[in-house]
Amino acid sequence: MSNIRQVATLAGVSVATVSRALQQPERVSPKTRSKVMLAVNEVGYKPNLMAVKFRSGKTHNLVALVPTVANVFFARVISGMQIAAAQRGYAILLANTLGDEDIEANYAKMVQTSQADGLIQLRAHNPFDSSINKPGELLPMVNVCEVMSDINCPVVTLDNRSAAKAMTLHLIELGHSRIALIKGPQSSPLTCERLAGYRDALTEAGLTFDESLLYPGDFTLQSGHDAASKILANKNRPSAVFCENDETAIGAMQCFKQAGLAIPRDISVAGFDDISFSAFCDPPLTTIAQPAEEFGQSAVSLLIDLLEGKITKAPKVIMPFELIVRGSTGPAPKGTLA
Amino acid sequence: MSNIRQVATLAGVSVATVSRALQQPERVSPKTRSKVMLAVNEVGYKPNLMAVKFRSGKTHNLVALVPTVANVFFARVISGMQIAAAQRGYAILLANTLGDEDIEANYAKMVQTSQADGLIQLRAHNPFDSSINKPGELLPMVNVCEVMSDINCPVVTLDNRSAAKAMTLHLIELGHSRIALIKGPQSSPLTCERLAGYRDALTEAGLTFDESLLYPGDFTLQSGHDAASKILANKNRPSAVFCENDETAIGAMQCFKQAGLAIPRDISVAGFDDISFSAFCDPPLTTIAQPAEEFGQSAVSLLIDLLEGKITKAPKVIMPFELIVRGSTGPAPKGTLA
DNA sequence: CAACCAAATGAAACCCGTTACATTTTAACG
DNA sequence: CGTTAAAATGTAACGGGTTTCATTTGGTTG
Repeated sequence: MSNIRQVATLAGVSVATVSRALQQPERVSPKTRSKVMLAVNEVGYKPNLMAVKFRSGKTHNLVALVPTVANVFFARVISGMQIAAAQRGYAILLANTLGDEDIEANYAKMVQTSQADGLIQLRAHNPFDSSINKPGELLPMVNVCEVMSDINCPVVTLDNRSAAKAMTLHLIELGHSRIALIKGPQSSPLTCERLAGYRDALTEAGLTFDESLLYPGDFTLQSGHDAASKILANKNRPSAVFCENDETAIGAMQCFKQAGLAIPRDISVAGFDDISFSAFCDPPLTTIAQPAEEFGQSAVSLLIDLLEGKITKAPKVIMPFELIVRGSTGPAPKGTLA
Repeated sequence: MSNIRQVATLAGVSVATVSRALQQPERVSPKTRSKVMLAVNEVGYKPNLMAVKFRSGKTHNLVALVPTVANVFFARVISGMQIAAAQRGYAILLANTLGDEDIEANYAKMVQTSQADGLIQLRAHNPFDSSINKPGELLPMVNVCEVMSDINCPVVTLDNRSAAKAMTLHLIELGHSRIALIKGPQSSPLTCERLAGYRDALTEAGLTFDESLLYPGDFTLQSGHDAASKILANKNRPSAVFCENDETAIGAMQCFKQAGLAIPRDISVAGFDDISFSAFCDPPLTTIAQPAEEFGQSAVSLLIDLLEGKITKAPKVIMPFELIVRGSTGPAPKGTLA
């Protein structure tokens, strides 16, 4: 690999001049500039940006901590992060953590060892070890989707509670009074928020909250299927199921259909996220649309602002949601209540 | 940020000793080691790995050029890359190129400017500019899925032609003689390989190849839906549709069902990839399973071997495929042939 | 106790850009 | 033509590790 000194020698100038010719062409005379350019092309010089980054102390790398890229919604968020990062001259180091805290910590360490400037995560968990603590200063981190209660950290999210409430009210307005909820991973505050919204709606409508209508899930297709089969086994079967994400809903729908139920005639199913597949299910899924790509973009933008000292407070950006009513929800069946 | 000199001063030793105490503890006396460790903890020293990488000339970063992370199959491949990279101490710089050659070139430049050691791509296209050409030497690149004809480059793929042939034969065995093919992006050699396999099967079975049964697609749900509506408009409608990926198949199935057709009674649909959603469609999709995660792992492993000089030839790794027969394909309807 | 070898440690070069500061060249004007 | 300011260019330090080579320390042996 050629370096700047070879170029300087070949062009018969100093390294400083070469550097200037490349960085601030107006600072060198046209004659010198062309001499330098000639030499650059001759040896095929490409500056070693590792040296630049090392020197400047800025890597222009951002770590993205994602539980699993296989999740379609997360993939959309990542896509948004990518685009915003590229626009501002940053690269995304993707960390597929699979929920493993060791892996998380390993990637977080990249920030502490100057391999990355900051970190974006889709989980509510502080991945840094204590050594990074600077009281009063914000961590070089932004949260997406999940809000952390214990740490003051910029966050881009949506009002999950209101969204879940809106969806539940939609089901109630259709006449459903026994509405099951298939939850997300226990560790996720999101799950609680959506549960809270679900309860809000029940309360507002004067319906009783029945703990036995809550089913565990983990945002996968399979977990939706499993929960659905438990729902089918419920003696006093609910007439509607609200799933905390679309994958779960799609998994649940399959189970119901296999059991011979018609959706939404026999049972209504609703999801959350509006992933691309939701519009292409049978029936198409009623869901809450989130601006996933914008989540990613906004988070990156916020993080870079933070890193570049443009913000010192931790903002909380709330993105809008939209209730998308499709064919998977319909009026409650008459007289099916036990 | 503390540096190694501060630690050395505090511990009362030289920087070389600190370095050794951390890298090769057995090379320093126990007494010194503990002095150093004490100092390290005292100032919270974390080595600047950017400096190390700069010095060593190895970044231990790999660029992954992906047309779109939103594609579920690609997401699985990325996941595999991640895992293998982490195991060998490398990080993945994710490049969501959206098919844009400028973006591609930009990320490829990271290799040429020493920001990454190598590159993995899911496309058949040389992203490097000419300046990297070293005749006789392999480029620091590995291809996944797509094979490049013009460049000698290690590749991890599967026998797409045989797989497409196997699927087409499956449909033929079910009695289908008019089988439509919804293709992938034109730019992708994959598309041609699968088309070739499809033709192979027709030829072998003595069926005529009908150009009017080929429909364009781009691997998205929507393109499958669009192609399906064109198929419905075909006066001499085929009784089976082979889609070059699962998204396309799922999109097509929805269109057929909306038009009142029953799958597979009225029309059979087959896909390719076996993404998670395929097992949860209605009906579950017959498809070709590819070991996506292994693709990613194998590619990373190959690239690292290449970078570390462990291989000098460009191997071609062919992964196995499996025909997964589910409910979306069935016997051809009797007497529907015009 | 001298001699010698191994182990431990230190000094300084090195990687490759950027940039502050110093110096030289050029241009302008009296 | 001399003076002066501005423009152009050069010199060298710097960033933070690793590593080579030299030196010191320690222990062993005759």
